Amino acid sequence: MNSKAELEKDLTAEAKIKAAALKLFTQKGFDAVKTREIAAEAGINLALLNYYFRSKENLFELIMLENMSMFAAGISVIIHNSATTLDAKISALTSHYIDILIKNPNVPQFVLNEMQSHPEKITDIIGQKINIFQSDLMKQVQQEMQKGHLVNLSHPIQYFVNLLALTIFPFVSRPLLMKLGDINDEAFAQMMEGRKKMLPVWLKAMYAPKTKNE
Amino acid sequence: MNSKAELEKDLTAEAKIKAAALKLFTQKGFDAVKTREIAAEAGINLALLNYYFRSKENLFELIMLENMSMFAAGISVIIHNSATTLDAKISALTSHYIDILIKNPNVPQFVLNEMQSHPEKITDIIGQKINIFQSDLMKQVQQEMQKGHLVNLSHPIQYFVNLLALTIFPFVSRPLLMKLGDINDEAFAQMMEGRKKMLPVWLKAMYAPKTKNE
DNA sequence: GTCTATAGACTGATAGAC
DNA sequence: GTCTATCAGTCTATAGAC
Repeated sequence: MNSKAELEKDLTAEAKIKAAALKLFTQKGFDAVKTREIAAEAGINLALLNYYFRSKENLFELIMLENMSMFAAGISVIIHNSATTLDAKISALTSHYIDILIKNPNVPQFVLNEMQSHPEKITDIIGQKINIFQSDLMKQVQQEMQKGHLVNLSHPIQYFVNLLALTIFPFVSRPLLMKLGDINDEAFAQMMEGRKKMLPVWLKAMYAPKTKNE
Repeated sequence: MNSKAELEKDLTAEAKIKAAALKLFTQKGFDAVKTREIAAEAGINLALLNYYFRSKENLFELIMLENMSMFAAGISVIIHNSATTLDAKISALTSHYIDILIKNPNVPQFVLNEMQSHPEKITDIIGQKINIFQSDLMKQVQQEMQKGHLVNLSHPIQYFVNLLALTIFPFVSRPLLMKLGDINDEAFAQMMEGRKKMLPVWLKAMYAPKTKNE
């Protein structure tokens, strides 16, 4: 029954709209995307969008929530786990994060941008879903700090900031890096793949006590 | 002649519009800001905006260019200087960058966002103004790499990425950090001030060869 | 469920008075 | 230079046919 043209498009209208909205919202942000554009991208009519989702804002919030959940799900499992070492958590976290980001390179910029325009909304969701301050990850960082195994660190939040910065920032500055380094999407993904190995090494070295006298 | 109400507002209409546009564009991005909103913020009429700047897009590009020039000016001087050491450049660069960013915390997110929607436009400007690859900074990084003084570094661009990430990312994730850490603008600025001292230390430690056998 | 047609509000820009 | 009033186009959302 499926024509060749529909081979890849065997989705309900609702799913097609969500896929189109996800793509466009993450690319351009809420205000830059018009409902007509989403409808066209989904290959359906404008009226159908409102039939399924009542309003543009409603559709947006749904997309945003699903997006954040996808990111939060894997991370939460890793950081709330008392059975793994700090080093193991960092390796798992950076590796997992980069894998998702390579597949969704526009999402970080999208989330950060929404965070700027509607801070309460987004930070609430992240705070609930991740709950970093009550995680085993944070506990272990504090323990290591007390033991003196992590130097040059005034507050555990700095550890967290630097981890996120080194992991996420290359993706939000992707257009610049691709231009300056004169590389394409594939080469960029490869470069990020290479960072997977390096991130735990760098993060450990940043706070490593000097070992001159050993 | 100036009334009390105008005490702080002794600016030409043109300057008031530019100030309002800068504030709103950096806060919300091009599409989210309406011309009527800029006019209201500037305390002038909508028609006057078009009288001075012909169009919204024109006004935007002007603001963007001035913004980028402000950032690029100081940086260019630092990285194109064969008389200073690599360490001195890093200290000057991070310190100078953070000072500007504390005063303009919304600008990085604004620039990154525009970079996403109009990559060619922004990356061209940055590439021209900064020209990182032909800088003395890059030459010195490559020299140090060849001498084996920088380990764990596959390509000099990674050095550059990590430098930018650790410097800029806290500002683009500012709303999240303020929420999670439960801090206000002043405390955030103080936290960034504290990072000024740490950034050169961290960046040096990341690539420092082990010194066990000394 | 899916479409066409259109209502109703908003947007960027301009004409023209002062 | 600065304003009021308004045009022409676009936007989201809905009414109503099938």
